[in-house]
Amino acid sequence: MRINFPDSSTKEYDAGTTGLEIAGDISPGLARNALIVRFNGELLGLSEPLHEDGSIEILTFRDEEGKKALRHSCSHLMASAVLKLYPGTRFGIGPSIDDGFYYDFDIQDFPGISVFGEIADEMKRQIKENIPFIRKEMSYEEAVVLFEEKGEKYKLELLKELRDAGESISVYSLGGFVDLCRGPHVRSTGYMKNFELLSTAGAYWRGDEKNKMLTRIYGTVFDSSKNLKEHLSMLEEAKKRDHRKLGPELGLFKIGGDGGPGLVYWLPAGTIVREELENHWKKAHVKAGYQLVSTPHIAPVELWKTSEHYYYYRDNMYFLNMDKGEYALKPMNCPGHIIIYRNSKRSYRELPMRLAELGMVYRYEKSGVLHGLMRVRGFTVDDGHIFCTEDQIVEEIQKVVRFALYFLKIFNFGYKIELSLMDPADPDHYAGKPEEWMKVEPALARALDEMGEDYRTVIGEAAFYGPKIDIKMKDALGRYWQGPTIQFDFNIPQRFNLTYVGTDGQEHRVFMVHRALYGSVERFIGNLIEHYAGNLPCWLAPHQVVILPITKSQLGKAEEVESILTSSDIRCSIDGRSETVGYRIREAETSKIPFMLILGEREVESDTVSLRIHGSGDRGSMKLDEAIEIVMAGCRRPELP
RNA sequence: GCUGGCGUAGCUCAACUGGUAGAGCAGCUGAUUUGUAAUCAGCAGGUUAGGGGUUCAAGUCCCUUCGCCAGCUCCA
Repeated sequence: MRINFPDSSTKEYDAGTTGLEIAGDISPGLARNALIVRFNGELLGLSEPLHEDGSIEILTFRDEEGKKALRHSCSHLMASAVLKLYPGTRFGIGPSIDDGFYYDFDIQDFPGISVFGEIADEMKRQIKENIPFIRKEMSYEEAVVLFEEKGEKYKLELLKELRDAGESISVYSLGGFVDLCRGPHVRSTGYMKNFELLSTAGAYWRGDEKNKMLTRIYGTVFDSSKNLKEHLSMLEEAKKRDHRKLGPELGLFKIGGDGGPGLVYWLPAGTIVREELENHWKKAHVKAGYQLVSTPHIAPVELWKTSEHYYYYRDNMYFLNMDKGEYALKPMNCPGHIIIYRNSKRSYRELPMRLAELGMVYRYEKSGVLHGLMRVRGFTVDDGHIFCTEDQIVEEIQKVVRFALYFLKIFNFGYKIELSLMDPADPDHYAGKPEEWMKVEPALARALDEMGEDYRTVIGEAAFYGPKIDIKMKDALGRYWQGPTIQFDFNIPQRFNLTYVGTDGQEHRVFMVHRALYGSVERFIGNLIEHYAGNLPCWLAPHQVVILPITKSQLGKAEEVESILTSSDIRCSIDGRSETVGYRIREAETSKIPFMLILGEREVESDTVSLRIHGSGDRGSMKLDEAIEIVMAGCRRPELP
């Protein structure tokens, strides 16, 4: 049979040759690293004999599919160990996830994390035995008999679904553990030496809270102990950077408790961070052609009915009953901006009209989902709404994408872009006319293409009211977060009958885009804290400079320096307490103040100052002017776009 | 919301099977005038998250409410 390789070379093999043999033929190294193969688009195990001509790709841990196969395999291994230790266990599902895998078990009286050691030991034992995964295809009826015998009610449920979907049935056995599974898997347990069991949690069968809660065990596995260690230390580092710990420590904010769950109280230092971010945002928006507006926190329920939020978002809204009418706290800013757009008859000459507001919104979130600044009940959306004509769509989208990337660049975030389109199989799910979708979806793709940006298209992920572009931002630990989002809306312009008068004197339906760049100011600050491990860029630092006179006799000079810096808009203070210099430096370091200026007798005499920079230590003495120049340059706000 | 875990001073943590709530840091007062990550001494700080119960006796055991954490579902 003739086999094609990704580099478009071709080679002849005997029918029945396996993927592993082909990998070995290319190089012993590849055979060692190979996990699975992709043959004619289908993922297969390495030991499966190939019988026809086709193209092959040998997949290793570096390939997403290879990584998934290893992790998924490890979930089987863990399940096999659990079965050995807890024979009555029933099995749910055990997929690979972003950074590892999990398996859901129905175990009677599971003691919890304390038995991870035993499970891990059993896994290691099975790894040493190097037990092979054995794949078997069978009919639905055979599979039903097999799993009924074992009392695997969850598997039987899955089986029925597979049958209804007309899928073929395959099972994999690993020693005594037999699982319904499409595969593929790595060849044997010997591949999974570098695993770690991480945590346990409850999870409902099929994610439905009406179902029984199963015990979920999370773990991860890597191709090398080095990579495993790196990952585990990243998790440690993430814990250290947790904004819920750093934020209160640095005096930035307090959340919840007496103040109410999910509600943020910004302390003075945190308020400075917020104001800096918001001021920069406002200036940048004005420069980018937005008009700033401001809308009330509450609005009559009628407005939310027209916008339809009342019907599909009611469970997340707070209501107020006053006077004769009912009001709701705004969960979104759009209706407010609509009121402003509709305030007068609009002409094409006014378009594109870009309205922007840092609008505080309130959403009732279930208590269990609250999480630091990332998930709260009151937050500030850096909202913007663009009203434009069809011809302006591509250019406006490009402007917004560029603008969003500008904000990510300021903070050195990486990013990836996702374009979410409608599901053509389910057209009734969506608001707006099909022809509007037909116009806008290709325009979004074209906007990104023309900019040369890479993006992933996700079919069926569009909001019901329109397609969207989501930018995921990548932080210093390589984690992705929800970042800027740009969403078309066909629903609101229709519901509110938003129009403009065109050159032809006729009224036309306006196109509308929602966009948020920080997303939520609160969440964004949470991201910044973790991204920078609390060492915010100097322009955001609540306290930028502390001046440390060594003795009281330098106080006069210290005040002189302070007034120079203060008049240049630098946030600084003098720490003249009668503590040792070491003590005061330590305190400045732990509170992450970027610059320390130390003044002793020597410095005062020579009109110099000793500069110390947070994290990098003593910079020695220098002319006062020079030090001030360094501080001012360090604290300079980012250039506007 | 659901399942599980947790809740002791502003923070980090002690208090054996129920038997007088205790330290370090931070705070305050005083001494010290200091040269690049912790000077010394003293003082103060608590209805052990709130409520109820069992007991001669509850931080500890039971019930309940609240809050926090992990996960599920959802999401900016």
